[in-house]
Amino acid sequence: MTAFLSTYVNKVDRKKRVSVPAPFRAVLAGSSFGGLIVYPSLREPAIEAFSRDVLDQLNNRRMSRSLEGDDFEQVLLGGGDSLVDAVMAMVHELPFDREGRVVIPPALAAHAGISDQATFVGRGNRFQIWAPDAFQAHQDQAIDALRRRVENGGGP
Amino acid sequence: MTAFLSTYVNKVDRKKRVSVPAPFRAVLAGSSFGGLIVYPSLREPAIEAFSRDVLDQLNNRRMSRSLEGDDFEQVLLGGGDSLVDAVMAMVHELPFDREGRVVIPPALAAHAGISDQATFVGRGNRFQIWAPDAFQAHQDQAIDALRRRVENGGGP
DNA sequence: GTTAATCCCATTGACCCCCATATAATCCCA
DNA sequence: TGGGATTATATGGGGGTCAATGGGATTAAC
Repeated sequence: MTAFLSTYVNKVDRKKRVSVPAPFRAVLAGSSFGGLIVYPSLREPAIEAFSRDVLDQLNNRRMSRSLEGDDFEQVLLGGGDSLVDAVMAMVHELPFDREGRVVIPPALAAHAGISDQATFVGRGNRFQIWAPDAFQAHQDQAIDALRRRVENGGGP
Repeated sequence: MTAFLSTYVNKVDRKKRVSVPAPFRAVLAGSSFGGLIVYPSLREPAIEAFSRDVLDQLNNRRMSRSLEGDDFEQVLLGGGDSLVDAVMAMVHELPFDREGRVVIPPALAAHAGISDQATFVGRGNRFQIWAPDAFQAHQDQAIDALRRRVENGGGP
């Protein structure tokens, strides 16, 4: 099962383009849409990214859930699931150019504090895009927490 | 069967390549991915290594947990599983070349103090990669501790 | 007509395929 | 059992390929 792994730092050029790491592109390759889906993380100064297929699955899942409950009202009029609604509204579709680059929308770049470099962070089923220094600080903290957990518990 | 056993010292060549011991490669052979997954040990100056399958299991467990409950938040917001998230970000995928060698990323080589030689240490379900002198010191100390324990009557 | 987007091509450098050699382990057969 | 032949492993290095990046040219938007 292909997953987004590891972290990569790539350059944002004068035209605001940035290469999506080739291993990530390989994971996305199965998708119907040649690009990625992004939206601003709600809990961190970062951009969440995943394939178009994941978004479709979310939609289908909510749809079938509503239909199972005979909740036609929700399907037709919306309402109820404000989280999914909100996400659907704030996502962007970023198409690849021929070389596998995307342009990060200004609002998202600002949210993540990205200017001339971007860190691509694998999270398994999805990935994130950070400003390098912000990610470094965040990751250092996460590793500290892990280390404390390991030293109290056991395991590697 | 297939466990990582014994220790081997191999050379790191001018191109930073190092042969993974053939017995270790044999253990990894069943995996879908021709290579290994590594990350810096949190408690020692060493590199932890294991098969890609182990990582997939970790990922699948979180995936199924979040999809079983109709809980989109897991996928959309990032699951709140900081352990899995942190691991996915800090691992590296090291593919074998045709001769069964890998290239150790500079950051990991620095973490373990590896320059021109690497010691591969079997740990059963995983293995480690050390700088030879650092491992020697670590092992001497571990054996000393064991010996004291035995001599004090407790047994291992 | 001006601005912005993206297609296309060029360059660089890293990675990996492929071949070659040495040493060690195993096999084979008299 | 002994000794040569064969195979496997570890190591070295050349060169082709691909990824990341930069910039010009063409198209689209308003």
